[in-house]
Amino acid sequence: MRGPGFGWGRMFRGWGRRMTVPRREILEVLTSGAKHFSAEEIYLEVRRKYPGIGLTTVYRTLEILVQAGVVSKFNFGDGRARYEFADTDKKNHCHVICSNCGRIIDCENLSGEVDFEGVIRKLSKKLGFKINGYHLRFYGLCEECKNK
Amino acid sequence: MRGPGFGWGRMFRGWGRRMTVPRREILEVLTSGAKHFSAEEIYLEVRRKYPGIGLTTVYRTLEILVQAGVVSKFNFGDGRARYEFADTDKKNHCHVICSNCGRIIDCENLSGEVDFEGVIRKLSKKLGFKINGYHLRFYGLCEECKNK
DNA sequence: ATATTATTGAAATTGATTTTCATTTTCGGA
DNA sequence: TCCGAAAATGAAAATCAATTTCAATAATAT
Repeated sequence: MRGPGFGWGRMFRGWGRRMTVPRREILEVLTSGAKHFSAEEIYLEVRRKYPGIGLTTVYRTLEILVQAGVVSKFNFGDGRARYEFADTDKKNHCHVICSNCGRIIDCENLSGEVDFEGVIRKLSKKLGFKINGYHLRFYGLCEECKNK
Repeated sequence: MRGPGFGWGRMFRGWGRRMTVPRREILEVLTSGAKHFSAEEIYLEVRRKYPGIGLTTVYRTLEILVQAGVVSKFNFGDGRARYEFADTDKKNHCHVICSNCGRIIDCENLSGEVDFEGVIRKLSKKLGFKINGYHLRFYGLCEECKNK
């Protein structure tokens, strides 16, 4: 798991980009357990340790990281994008979203019960796509909301 | 399949709402094969037959229909919402999205190869959620884009 | 240490969507 | 059939997440 001290510099320079303090701080937040944070939430979190950061920089950095596949971006329908570190250990986990309060919960990787690879092979052949990823999400009411 | 002539009036009055020409025209477009249309695309299509329609009305009507479960709303990450008629025959079909050009294709209902109900029961029990829906989407390159 | 240039922060701008408000339309009741 | 209450409309105004612009700053190769 990449965390504090990881060679982010090498990663950026590998992309032909520079390592900067804002970028490092953003990655710190992303790898410190932040889940499904909006850009603004990430900004607010980073700002606590690095007050000079700009929201624009957060957006730009996130976009770079998404393009590079280091961060995953989700749209759950509430008007703002959600980001999370694309942790290899948790690759292809799914989400459960409460339709009422908007809470988002990670659930385990379902590869054990669903043959995604098989489905992907079938669809690829049938539709002519080269599929390289998938996303499964469930909607419903969370424990709190369903008891209201 | 609900289409031209269906008793939309009864449906709306059942919700305590009124049947209006704009609402009927929007439903006409939605039930005429329109897939993954944005609000603006629906507006442009409706306008061809009913030039006085307003974009605002399209948004409002779509929201009413989404809340009622008659229309499904998707966010595929391109900044605008997509809508489609929630056809019972096609319930829970999945989507395949081209990461390059943005093309969205319906794929068949995968209930035959994936035990969604079983997964839902397991997650419901484990997370305390009352899950009532799911959405599976695949990302990759479409036939055209992968050959570039 | 210096020069080049990538990157930054914040103001300005954009675009999808929502709110506001005067006007129009719907439809139940007489 | 007509009327009135109020739902619904269309378009201008407003909102908000995100992007662009630009002067200033920071990174880093030499």
